[in-house]
Amino acid sequence: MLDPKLIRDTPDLVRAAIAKKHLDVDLDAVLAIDAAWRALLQEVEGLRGKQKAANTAMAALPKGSPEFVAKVAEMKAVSAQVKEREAALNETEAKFKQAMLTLPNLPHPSVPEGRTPEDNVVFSTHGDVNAVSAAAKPHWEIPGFDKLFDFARGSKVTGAGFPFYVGDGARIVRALLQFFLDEDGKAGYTEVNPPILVNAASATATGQLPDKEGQMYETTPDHLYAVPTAEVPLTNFFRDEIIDEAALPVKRCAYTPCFRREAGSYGKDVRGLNRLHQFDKVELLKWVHPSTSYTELDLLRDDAERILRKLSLPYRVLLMCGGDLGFVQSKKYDLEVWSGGQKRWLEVSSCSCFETFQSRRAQIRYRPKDGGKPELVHTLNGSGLAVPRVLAALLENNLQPDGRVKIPAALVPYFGKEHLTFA
RNA sequence: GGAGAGGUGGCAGAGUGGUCUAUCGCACCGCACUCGAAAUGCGGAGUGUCGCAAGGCACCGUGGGUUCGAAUCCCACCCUCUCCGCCA
Repeated sequence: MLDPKLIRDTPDLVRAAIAKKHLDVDLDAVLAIDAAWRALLQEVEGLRGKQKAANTAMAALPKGSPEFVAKVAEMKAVSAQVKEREAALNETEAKFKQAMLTLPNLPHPSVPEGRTPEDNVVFSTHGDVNAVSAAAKPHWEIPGFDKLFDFARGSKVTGAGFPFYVGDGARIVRALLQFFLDEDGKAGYTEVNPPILVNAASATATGQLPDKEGQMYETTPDHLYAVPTAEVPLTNFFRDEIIDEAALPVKRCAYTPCFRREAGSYGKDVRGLNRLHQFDKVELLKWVHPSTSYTELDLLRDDAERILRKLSLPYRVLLMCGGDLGFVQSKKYDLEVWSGGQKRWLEVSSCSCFETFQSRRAQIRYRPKDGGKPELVHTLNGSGLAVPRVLAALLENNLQPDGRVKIPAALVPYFGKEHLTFA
């Protein structure tokens, strides 16, 4: 959610910023509701002031006195008026809040112009793409793949996009997760094991609701949502709380399975491990002082990159353009790993700054050192990292002529042996 | 799931229809005393929102209701604790 003062005071700046995201938003309609709300507020407050004054006067009068009775009659009319005007106020306020939720976060000035994914800027490239054998094949074509990553049985038991991981398949997932968590711990992130079902208030605070309602699995009869990312429970940890400025930045990481319905993306990049309804991911999260957020974003991105470097996987970093930025982000980098078998880049991490967009919805603030009024923190997050696509690249890039997959040195202590075998 | 108790400011804890503008205490900040500190004394201090400002209004778990007037009475829901049941 944006600062209401910002849209009131500088509507043209807000309009221009939204235009950079290429979203169609009727800001004037929002401003009109805001004006109506403020007019009603003044009216109701005046009436309530009258009531309070009468209340004080009546407290000093004898209960049955003629003056008292006359006051009661007089205030009955005011009371009815308050009820009527208050109902209008509440209705307008609800409309205003609803309208505010439809406004996207504003992009940072450093975000490049652009409309589509093709307009994203390649920020940096690491490792040698050509070092991967030209004969590499897509991971789903590797002999024995179906034994370790059993999609057929997953479909039978649950549905498409819910594979079983078996033997070395299960083991490599566990090794990657533990490696990720250990690396994130070394980088100063405190490990958290959060709930993976969240309520509607939490999903609203991080921006999944109401914008992406259909993308989450919802449970009945309790109406809880299966988390699409650990970002949701992690960010909400501090919902409605005030943090000491001295504690900033707060850095946390969490592993959770992630559940995504991926409605509308059927048939697109869905082969093998590329896009699943359930997958494993470690998420990095920071709550920071507003003056440091973009420095912290660079550091967070580097924390995610370091893991890819340790796994010796070629990757590149994209700086997302305005049109591909997303609703809630003010700036975003995507990390893409080179998939030597598919001959394409796979997104394995998305590192974003939200400024106060989430913290305003979630009411997460810090108490300034000088004892002043609480201020909203900035929130940042990024994957560190998502397992299936890292795994896809690993399988493809490291497949040897003998049919085994060479495990990167950094991962060997976790995996327990130097090769993964499909036999 | 059943029965009972309870949710009030950072913490603790009064308040059962009208100066509640929410008592007292602890912790906190400032000042005084002190070489400095402790102790003591005096003063300050919640959150949100509207307003250029003066100031106003709201907030006692959440949402409704009764009333001229609700922290207080009524209804529903949420959460916490105790006991019972079930259970990894």
